[in-house]
Amino acid sequence: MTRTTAGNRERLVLCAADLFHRRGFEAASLDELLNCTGIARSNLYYHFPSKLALGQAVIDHWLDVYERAIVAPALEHAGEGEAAVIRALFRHACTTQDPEQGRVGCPVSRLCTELAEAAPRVKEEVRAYFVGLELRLADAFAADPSREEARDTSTAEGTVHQRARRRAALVVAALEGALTAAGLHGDPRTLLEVGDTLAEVVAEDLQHA
Amino acid sequence: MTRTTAGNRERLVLCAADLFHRRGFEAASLDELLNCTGIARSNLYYHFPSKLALGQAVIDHWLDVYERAIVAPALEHAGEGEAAVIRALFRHACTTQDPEQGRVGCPVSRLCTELAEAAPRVKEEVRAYFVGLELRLADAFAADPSREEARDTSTAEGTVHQRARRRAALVVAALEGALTAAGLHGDPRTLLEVGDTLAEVVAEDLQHA
DNA sequence: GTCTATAGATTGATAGAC
DNA sequence: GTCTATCAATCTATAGAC
Repeated sequence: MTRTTAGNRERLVLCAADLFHRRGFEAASLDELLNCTGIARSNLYYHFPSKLALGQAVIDHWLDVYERAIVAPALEHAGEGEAAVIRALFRHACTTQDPEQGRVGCPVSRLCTELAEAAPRVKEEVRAYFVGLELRLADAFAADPSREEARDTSTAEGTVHQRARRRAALVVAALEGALTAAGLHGDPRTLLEVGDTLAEVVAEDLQHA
Repeated sequence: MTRTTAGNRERLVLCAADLFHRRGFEAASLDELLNCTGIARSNLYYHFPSKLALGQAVIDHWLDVYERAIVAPALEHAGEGEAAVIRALFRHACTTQDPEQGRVGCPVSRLCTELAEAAPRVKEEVRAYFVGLELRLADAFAADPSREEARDTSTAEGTVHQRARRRAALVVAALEGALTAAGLHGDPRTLLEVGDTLAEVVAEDLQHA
């Protein structure tokens, strides 16, 4: 039956996700992965044609986690205004960090950087996700009811969205950078501080722009 | 004479800096480094006891570049206000990117992440630099003459600097994240866009806070 | 689908002459 | 300080039985 296979494949991806995130893709050896899971060497090569292919599956896993644990929950606050979305984004990102286990920083970003050269397709996939993320955030920001310019009929709709798009790019950059900083400091609270500061600054800007 | 030695050592560090930044520390082999420089294997081990030690020297090199090419030039605009410093920071960071050669993103951050596990000392050194950077930026921000709160005598000096420190952490996070994003998109202009947006948002905030 | 055993290539590091 | 030659370990990937 395929039951055990699916189990093994999933176990490999989950364990590799953790391993690649902590040690890095190149530094992590398949030996360690195999010892950790108790799965035989050739069984890995039954499920994945190469280590690189495993890395691609792990990237998909992390993108899925990123979406479900950070982005989707944050966008549920879209109705509460731009600052609320920003705060939720950083607050949920905080929950993905685990300094005690050595899992800090952004796993998507780190793994993508390491796989980019050998697998350009991975870089394109990640890039497409983040471009989409910026657009989704921009939509949410442009719909913020607390925005002054939204009530100003002299401001064209396109201009509003264009400015929202630029702020979305800023938010994504700050989020990625804060994840890096949290990893460097070994303290997830860095994310909360940066997120709150950004939310405050943007909120002030929106009220007076 | 030590002339040639110093030359070889420097050549090794410079070439390794480029190699480690593009390929990553683990993925880059000493063979490639040796072929690139034309230096013999054992000569490398005369100058550095291990690949890791070479990595540490490369980190110092990148920190030096970061300071001289990005931070120092930006802080020269301290007298022109917070927004000017922020814009200069991102503008100068832009010049460190070279998409054509595959040198994108923040070399300090990437290399530090890879070396962190094997060499905790490296992580501490990089962390200390960025903590210091945040303090220096906070000092510059707190001295911004265009700040409303600076003229408000009811606001304590400590509060002013504390808020400046939080914005400094935001700026550093945004800068690191923008470097990552620029690497992902293969376009240094991402840095300019994020930097300008941040400068605008902060400037608006300062005028009305 | 899963296993044991092994191939084949690469890598970081060392020995010793000059 | 620099070189050539080589070691020993590690790693990815494969072969073939069950």
